[in-house]
Amino acid sequence: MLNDRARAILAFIQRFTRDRGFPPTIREIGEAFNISSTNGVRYYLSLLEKGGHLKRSSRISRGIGTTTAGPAIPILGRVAAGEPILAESSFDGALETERIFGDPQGLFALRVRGDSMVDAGILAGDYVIVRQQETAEPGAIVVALLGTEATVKFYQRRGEAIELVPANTSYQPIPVDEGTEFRILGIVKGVIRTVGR
Amino acid sequence: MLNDRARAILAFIQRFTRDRGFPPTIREIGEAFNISSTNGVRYYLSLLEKGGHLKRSSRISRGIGTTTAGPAIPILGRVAAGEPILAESSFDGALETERIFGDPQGLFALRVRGDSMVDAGILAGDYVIVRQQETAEPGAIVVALLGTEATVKFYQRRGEAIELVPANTSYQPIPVDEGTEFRILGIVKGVIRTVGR
DNA sequence: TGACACCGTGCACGCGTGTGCACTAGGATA
DNA sequence: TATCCTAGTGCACACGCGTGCACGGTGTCA
Repeated sequence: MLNDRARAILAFIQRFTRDRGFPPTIREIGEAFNISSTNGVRYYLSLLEKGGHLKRSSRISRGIGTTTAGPAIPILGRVAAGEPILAESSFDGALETERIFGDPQGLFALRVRGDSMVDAGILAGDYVIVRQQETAEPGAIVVALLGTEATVKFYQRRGEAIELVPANTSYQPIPVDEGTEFRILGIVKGVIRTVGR
Repeated sequence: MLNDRARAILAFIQRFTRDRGFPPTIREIGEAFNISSTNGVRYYLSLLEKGGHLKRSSRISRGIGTTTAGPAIPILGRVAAGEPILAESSFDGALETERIFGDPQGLFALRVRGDSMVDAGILAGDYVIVRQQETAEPGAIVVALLGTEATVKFYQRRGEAIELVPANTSYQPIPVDEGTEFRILGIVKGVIRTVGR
């Protein structure tokens, strides 16, 4: 449906918009693709617009809205039998990391190594979304620095003592005593995993 | 450092940019806030720019780059002992749903009910990210419609017969025989979970 | 070989928009 | 009382940038 050059131009617009914060002008696109005439570019823009990849606002400078910019993943509420699956009626919102995990300020992600948290549904290779903070409530899943190693564990108190408890019966809780170099890096707010290849 | 009105204007610019795909002009901002003079707006813009909330490109239409637009979640590679945790050096990319799960076209998310997949690290309340398709390889985790109910299970073949296998020893595999109304909605490509409140 | 899409070039026109300069009016400060 | 800072108003200017119109090479398909 779209040829390579149209696709490249779409990608250019998206990258430009992400990098600079505003869309390019027709002439800027032309410059990037060695199209000296504005109408050469307009040809592609109208193509892309017909294909639904862009939404242009006429007579407006840089009025190229990239619809594909944040094409969020729809969350389906009910899935009824006969209904076409991506029907409007079953939408339940959109999945945007920002909306789920809140303000990304102070958040970071970490790839999990090892299987010490499998019983909490955190597998090796998963990304944990972590809110950076130095303290934690008992029972929270924390990312902690033990010596030089970052580890993901339940944070527990046993009287005065702190314990890092794995969620895997074949591992032992790790007591944190005076001598240990220990620091909470943050608490786990979410998990993201890709499955299959 | 910033007063309420400046903050509101920043929020307006961000919302406008997200909704329309391009930033507002000075005059559009003025209209929204009943500031009839362009210089009234410019006063705030220069404030915001000094505060590092905006990056303006002079002499460019709609040249208001919202730096806070896509503050993606950084993925940390190594976490060393002494190092400040959000240091540039430990960055390993950014977490964008698009980059992780690929083209959102044909993707949807579904909230998981029940604990039939806990041993695969899929808990009740998790969102599964599903690529819409009608077929699946044996061994894949699929979302299938059984009668009127959508369910998440392993897809298996036993000879000619199809089986939907849960990942929880206290559940039995569900045989899919001729009579059953059965349809694959898609295959699970990922899992997203929020933990703690 | 004529017609018609595809992919451009070139240019003038004119609204869209950022910028500079001059002024104002209330409140805080000294 | 004089002097700033804050938060605007108003206007003219000039470049930024989309649009319309006309025209020109390539295919390719009947």
